[in-house]
Amino acid sequence: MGLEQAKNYSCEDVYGSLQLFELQKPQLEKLALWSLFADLEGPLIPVLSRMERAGIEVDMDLLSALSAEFAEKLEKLKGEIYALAGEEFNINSTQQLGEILFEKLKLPRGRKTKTGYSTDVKVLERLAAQHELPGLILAYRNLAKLKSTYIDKLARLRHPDTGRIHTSFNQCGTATGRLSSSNPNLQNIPVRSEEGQRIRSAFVAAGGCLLLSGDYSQIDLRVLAHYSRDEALLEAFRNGEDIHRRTAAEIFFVSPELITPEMRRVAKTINFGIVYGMSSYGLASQLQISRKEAQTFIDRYFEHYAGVRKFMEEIIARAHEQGYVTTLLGRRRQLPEINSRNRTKREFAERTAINTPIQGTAADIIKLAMLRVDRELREQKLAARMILQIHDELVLEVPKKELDVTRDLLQQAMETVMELAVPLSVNLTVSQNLGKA
DNA sequence: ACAATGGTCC
DNA sequence: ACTCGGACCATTGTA
Repeated sequence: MGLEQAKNYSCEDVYGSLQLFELQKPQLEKLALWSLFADLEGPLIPVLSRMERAGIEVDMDLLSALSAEFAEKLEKLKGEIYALAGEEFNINSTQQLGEILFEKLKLPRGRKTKTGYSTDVKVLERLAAQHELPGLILAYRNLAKLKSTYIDKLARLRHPDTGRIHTSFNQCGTATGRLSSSNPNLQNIPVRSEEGQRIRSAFVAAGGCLLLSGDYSQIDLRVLAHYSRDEALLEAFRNGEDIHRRTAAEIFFVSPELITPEMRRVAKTINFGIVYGMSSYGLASQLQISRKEAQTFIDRYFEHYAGVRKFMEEIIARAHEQGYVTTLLGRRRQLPEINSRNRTKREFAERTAINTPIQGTAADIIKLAMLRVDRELREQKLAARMILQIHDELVLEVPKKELDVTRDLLQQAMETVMELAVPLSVNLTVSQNLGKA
């Protein structure tokens, strides 16, 4: 492209942006959204831009080795699957898989989908007790997913000049105010499985640097405590308690020391479910218990955290009146179906009315923290730089010499950026790579 | 090109 | 019949 063309093109972009600005400023002011833009979202733009351009280093040798290893294991699994099925078929096709499992092998069919048999992980796990094949399918899917979505995709997106991976952070794509990440999505890099951890290990710090990450502890539930001013929730966080353990103690009527891992797991599911506006039905299917048992847990939860119930009722009532909900910084989400006569639609909107102020406020908080971290890093002339945001977590690439000062800076910035009715708590991790070990 | 299904993260 | 909030992406199979 010639200079003349480049000039016209870029000036048109600038002019168009200015016109949009002048059009939208009064609209934002009318909705009391101007300061959200002027003080948060606007200033965040250059921060995100710097993060995108910084990118993150990936150990391509490790990634290639993983790719080869996974390919080999997949070939082997494929052979075993064909042998067990008695024929070759496309394992990736849910349709063909369903025919093998439920027609040829006559395994008991579970749920069905719009188009046929469901073959999702829940169904296959149940079937695994009766036949060898479903377990192999699960193993195959696990590896195939990691290989295609993460390993091979990352290799293709490595920038030829920087040798690093440069995601795109979308600032205005979500309904709640969260960021999203694409090409590649670096906000859903595997973390739970062991193979996932090996992929994470390929995300490494640059030479002479370490990765420093700070993640908010239970930010959603702390925001809920702030909104609801529920006494028990406030007390738990002010005392630095393990909130899932505390919830377990309350719903099982057992003292906290006697909580088993299983009881804690149930309580954790409930705590998450609460934030999502979960029903007894949802909890039952999640925990594989009866609806009645689920309802008992929920009843006990609200008995203990009575302020939470009140908050939920009030936020739903307000959503019905106003037709929208807002976050602590005034971010706003319209809920056009909140007064729908269709029960399913209306109830969905009601769950959204509960979840959005919580998730959205958490997003407000970490965005504010990003502004502060970026500003302080530059003010203090540090070479450390923010490279990732994963909803409740910030990842920095830090020269080893700057580690001590940056550690304090990050924790301080994240914990004090907003004052809630409960303290914000941040856990720091320093590592050579994003993996666990 | 698009819907359906399935799966990864917070 | 309902199935818990917010995202992105791969693959199959049909259009």
